Amino acid sequence: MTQVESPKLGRKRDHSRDPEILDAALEVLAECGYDGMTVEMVAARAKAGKATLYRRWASKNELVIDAVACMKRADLEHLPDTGTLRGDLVGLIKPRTIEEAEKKLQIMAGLSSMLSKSPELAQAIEQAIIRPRAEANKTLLLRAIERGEISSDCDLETLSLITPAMTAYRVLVLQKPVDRPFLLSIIDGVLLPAVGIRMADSFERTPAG
Amino acid sequence: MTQVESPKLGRKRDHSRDPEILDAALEVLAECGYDGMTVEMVAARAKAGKATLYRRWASKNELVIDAVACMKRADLEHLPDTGTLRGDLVGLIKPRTIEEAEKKLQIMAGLSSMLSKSPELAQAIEQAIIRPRAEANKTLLLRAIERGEISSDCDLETLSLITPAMTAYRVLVLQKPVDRPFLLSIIDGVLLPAVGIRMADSFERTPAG
DNA sequence: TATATACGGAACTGGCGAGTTTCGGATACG
DNA sequence: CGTATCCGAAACTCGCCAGTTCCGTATATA
Repeated sequence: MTQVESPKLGRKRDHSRDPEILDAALEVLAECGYDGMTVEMVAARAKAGKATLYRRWASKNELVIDAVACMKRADLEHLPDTGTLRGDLVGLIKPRTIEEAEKKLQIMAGLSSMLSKSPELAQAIEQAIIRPRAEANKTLLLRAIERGEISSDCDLETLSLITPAMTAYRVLVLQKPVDRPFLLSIIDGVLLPAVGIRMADSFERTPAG
Repeated sequence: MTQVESPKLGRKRDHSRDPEILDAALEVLAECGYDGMTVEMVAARAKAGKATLYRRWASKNELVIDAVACMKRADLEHLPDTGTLRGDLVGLIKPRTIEEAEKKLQIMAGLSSMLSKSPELAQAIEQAIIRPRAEANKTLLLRAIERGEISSDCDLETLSLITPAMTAYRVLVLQKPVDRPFLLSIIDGVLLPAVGIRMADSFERTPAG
């Protein structure tokens, strides 16, 4: 009916700035949480005007959803392949990966109050943060089964969630850092024993307490 | 110097209402989270006036801290003692316990945005929600070691956090219910295998996927 | 019975933040 | 070159909520 306006005249929107704004949103989100974040903070950090943000996203909620959805998948693209399950799992422990995971979890924490209120946001989080992590672990476990290193009876679904769950718990609940000793204690104290791999003796010992 | 007023005249404060108000606060907290909760909601649910609440607690923050700190410890007081680790762990799976744990986790989720802002609140949460759970598991594992059922080399600290961590992850992140099959998959698919207990065959099978 | 305080309820204050508008200036199109 | 739209910046509206105050009533002390 009413002609849909197709803006062809005038200055064009500079979409090259979108990523900077979304990154700024992610930073503020990680530091302040959803409720603590204000659109003005995001605009200030991106050196943009509030109006510029509202010209591109209809609301704070849509801005946040887009920011989460556009989050870099980063690492986890090409998984290590060392020939042993332990080698692969330990190979995942890299400063880059840890740092990335910790920031994602901070964002998760700040968003948790919104999970039940905004299903779209919950879905964006699921796809950007949660799924990739579990999939990576499941892939490594599947390889180990194919190699005959571990039994195919293993509960892959549950096992692949151990590291994400315990990492999230440590960051969000216990408020402790995710460091190498912690990750090794999961691998050597839980994951490998659970799939029936007993270490004769590891050169890299896990601290007892 | 200035005489500390000791109110002896007039109507006395009815402290028998404190628990109702704190319970109301916990309910609203579980439903709305810290930022979503208003003092007026709490007052309304407790059928009290806002002024009554502010006469007893100096601020919203102190009200919430007190509510969390006074949370019923419930269950977990007397742990099951069946003679086997699996029996003890499965014995912890009771509708009451599950329901209680799920509500506590909802409250945790709503409070997560405050963890970094209010250390006192963080401490109250730690003592009321987190510690009891891990302690219960550790006790059961220690008993199993004393019985000689499992090795004393086990990483008790890490093992006792598996169930709390995976339960929290399931509720807060995956938004799935904590039911009996899920808890059994942790016990039989992770915990028992990790401590070296292989089930010959269980009458109560854990679903594969 | 008089007084001081608690009660539930409701009105009020003050600050903060989402979203809108306005401004002077920049930029793409015709 | 004129115009429509963009830009960053800042002022503005509007609603919400923490916290306060006031009201009429209830209750404990003296």
